[in-house]
Amino acid sequence: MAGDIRPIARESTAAIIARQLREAITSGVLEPGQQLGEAELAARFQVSRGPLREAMQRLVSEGLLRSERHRGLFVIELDPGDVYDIYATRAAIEHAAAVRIIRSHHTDAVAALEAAVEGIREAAERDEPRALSDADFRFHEVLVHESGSRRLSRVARTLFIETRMCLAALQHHYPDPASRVEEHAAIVEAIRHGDEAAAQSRIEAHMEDAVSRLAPGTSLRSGAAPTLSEGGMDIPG
Amino acid sequence: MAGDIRPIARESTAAIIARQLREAITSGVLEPGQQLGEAELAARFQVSRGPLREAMQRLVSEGLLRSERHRGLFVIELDPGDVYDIYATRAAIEHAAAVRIIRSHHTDAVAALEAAVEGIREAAERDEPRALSDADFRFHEVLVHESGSRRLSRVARTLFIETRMCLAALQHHYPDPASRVEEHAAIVEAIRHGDEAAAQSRIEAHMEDAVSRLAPGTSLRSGAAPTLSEGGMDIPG
DNA sequence: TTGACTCGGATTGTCGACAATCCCACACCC
DNA sequence: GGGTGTGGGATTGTCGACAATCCGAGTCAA
Repeated sequence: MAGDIRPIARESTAAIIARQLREAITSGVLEPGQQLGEAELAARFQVSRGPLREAMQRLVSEGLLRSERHRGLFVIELDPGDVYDIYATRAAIEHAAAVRIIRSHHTDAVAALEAAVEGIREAAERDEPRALSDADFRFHEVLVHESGSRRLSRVARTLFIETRMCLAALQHHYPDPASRVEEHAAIVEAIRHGDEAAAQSRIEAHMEDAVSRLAPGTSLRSGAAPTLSEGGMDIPG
Repeated sequence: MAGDIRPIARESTAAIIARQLREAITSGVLEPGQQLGEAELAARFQVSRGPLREAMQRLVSEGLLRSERHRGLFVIELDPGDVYDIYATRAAIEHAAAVRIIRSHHTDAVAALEAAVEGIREAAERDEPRALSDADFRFHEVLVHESGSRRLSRVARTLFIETRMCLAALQHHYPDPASRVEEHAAIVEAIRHGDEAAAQSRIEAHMEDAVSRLAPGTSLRSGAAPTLSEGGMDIPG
């Protein structure tokens, strides 16, 4: 597996830029609401505006950037309603991933998840907040990835980025490391036992936890988000 | 509500092209696997390659187009595994939408859903397959839309397009109109009664039905899709 | 006949420049 | 003083052309 050969022609320029931009947005270098000037960015990446615009378009369609015609591109701003929406949608996606793993009887997936939990445990013991956060994210990535669903993975990618934005932008209390390990382990436990209902409730509880820290006062179980999201799907007719 | 004023500056050119392209893909004008030449399309749309490429990028990130570097852009091809994946993901999304409607106690949403079911019933009685299909889609659009979730809507949009691709590309037996009305009505019924479990199982059964018609031999409950999807999320580290 | 090599055509990737549009500030009139 | 109209400046939207890359046909030698 070492020195694995990969296609020589790697990513397209637009893809590279898009990735770096995503990184910048999640890390908080690009603040929510900030305008992104094409000329400035093009100069910084040392490319023309063409590839850069393509990367932008991609991020816009992913929902990370907001485009105002003849005005410019802006990093999206997340209100409490968005935080709720992100975590509620994540709960749905990750629940679906868990169900698929359960129904496919993939022991490999369970093993991978247990390894991910172990990673969280180690990071918790080392008491490194950054490593702990990374391990946490990695668990959820593994969960979705092991579902084997291309579309769940595709959806989750954007949601994870948005989650990182939440963490970077909002003040929040870090959860107790021990309970963090516990919650994830409980999810894996439910999956291993093939208990779909338990998996659902534990994933929802896990997300509920996060929302309560990030946006106190809103709850996944309470129903509608405080701010009704506009700009939803247009329904013709 | 009549003569509603809308922003004069409408969609961007790239958005218009993207929409038309989506339409062409779903209607089967652009066949799966077909290569899309930039120059040719640009000439057809009477625009430069710039805006056209932006539209393409958008469709690529939505997963409708597949980009091969220095080769070109191709309409994605759907194998039975994809059909399974699409409907399983839809089940997850629409289940989540139903749950949100239930927990928010939105009577408006239930009313909208009942209207949508009525639309299906009318189309079924008029015995117009096209109208029936449209009404069917509209029901699911309403379901997701009424959840009030921007992200569920965003995800569902692509999934609905992919569903249309399935219907256009694959041979399939049309369902009995009566049972079609029945299945949708049952879902609404579960939502009105606030029965999350019933909503879930009925939505899953509904999708199961569709999959069994489109890709016989694969089942939502059987676990893994016949062909494991490649190109899932890359997990770093 | 098979294999490798080369050349040509076609397509995509990238760039710089021009045109259209918008926002803001300032002067102007009622 | 409040509202209106008009300029400047800056940004985005669009275009055509050039460069890089790839695929396939054709050629030649073993």
